[in-house]
Amino acid sequence: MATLARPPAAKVRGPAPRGADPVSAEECQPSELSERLGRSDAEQLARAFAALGDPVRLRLLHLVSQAGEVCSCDLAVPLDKAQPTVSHHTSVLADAGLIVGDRRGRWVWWHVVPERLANLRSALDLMPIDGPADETDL
Amino acid sequence: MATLARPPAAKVRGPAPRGADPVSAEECQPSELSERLGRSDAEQLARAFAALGDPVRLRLLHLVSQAGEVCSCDLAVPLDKAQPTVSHHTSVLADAGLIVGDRRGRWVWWHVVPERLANLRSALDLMPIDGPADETDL
DNA sequence: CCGAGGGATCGATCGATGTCAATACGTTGA
DNA sequence: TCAACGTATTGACATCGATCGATCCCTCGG
Repeated sequence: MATLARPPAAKVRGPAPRGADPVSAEECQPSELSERLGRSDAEQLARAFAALGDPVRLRLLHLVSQAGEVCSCDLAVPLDKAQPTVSHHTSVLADAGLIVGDRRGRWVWWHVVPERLANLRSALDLMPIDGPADETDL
Repeated sequence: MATLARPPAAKVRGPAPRGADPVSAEECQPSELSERLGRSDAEQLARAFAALGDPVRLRLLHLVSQAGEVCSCDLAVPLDKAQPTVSHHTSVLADAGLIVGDRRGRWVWWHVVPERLANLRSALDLMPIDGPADETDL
């Protein structure tokens, strides 16, 4: 048996002696992630971040947020992408809850969902040292 | 040419004309992305968000941020992944500038880079209605 | 009704990516 | 120096995802 296979253990914060994680999982709702990041929450968050993990979608979202509301027909040109591609990207963003589409006649107008973005931001807030003062260390 | 192929145009904010944005900047960390999202900035940001677009990496980052510092050897078990997989994920996160590794002896200790997370957060802050007044027209 | 046009879906292609066994590399302790 | 151990790399496999032409669906104008 390893007498001292483990390193001296982290010295910054608590020991974090995880054992197994037999939490039945799937019980964590997309509500507020508590201190632990459950597998379901991680998947949910990962889908949202993955939706942002594409330069075309990032620019698309930026266009929509800048204009407040944008018609699909006005996205193909600035994004320099074919219509099915634009439709695909809007679908991905909408599926992630980042934008919603409003159909008026034959056109679809998209606008962002600030709550969703705030949700992602709070997730990022959870990542850095969750203590009070953090940055300004550079 | 279309006499009126365009919809009534957005009523919230002004038009959304395109325009190339050849900002030849491979690095956008020091520059607070201005109002427009250049293609280079979008690619850079997308890489960072894509790094977060995986549940395993999200939980890994969370573990590191919670403990302040985590040894690679302590990641495989809670993540339930093989050692090469963990190494791959840490590499992706490090490549995105989200974590940095400190080698002490045979162990590598990882800790987050708060600045990078703040960078992503500011990018999200740019996405919602950046204007002064919220439109609440719906 | 029917034609025109915007948008979603289908199908195909091709590159990116997650995963892990096997293996190479680097450090430690004897 | 050598064996042990943690980590990185390689290679292979499977899957996902971005892209776009072709096509279908829906709505509107006439």
